[in-house]
Amino acid sequence: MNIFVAKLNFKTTSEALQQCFEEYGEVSSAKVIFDRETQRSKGFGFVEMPDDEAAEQAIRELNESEFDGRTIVVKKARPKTSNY
DNA sequence: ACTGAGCGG
Repeated sequence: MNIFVAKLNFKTTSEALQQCFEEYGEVSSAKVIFDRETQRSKGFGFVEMPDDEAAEQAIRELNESEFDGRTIVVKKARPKTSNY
């Protein structure tokens, strides 16, 4: 289950994001998107969880919840770039 | 250095 996390704190890192979701289930990978030029956070990231049940539960619990001082938005992620 | 909707290389 790919999870999309938005409105993150700009200081939030992938490690903190992963540890946040690990509280609700198994996390295979998690990363915050950083700008390729300035190396600064874009304010959103992605989390991948092998357990779909834990993933949906994590979405319910973490969506619109306070994380690192900011209210984050957690949704199901869309498939990657559709190159047509 | 800073910003605040939105989906990554």
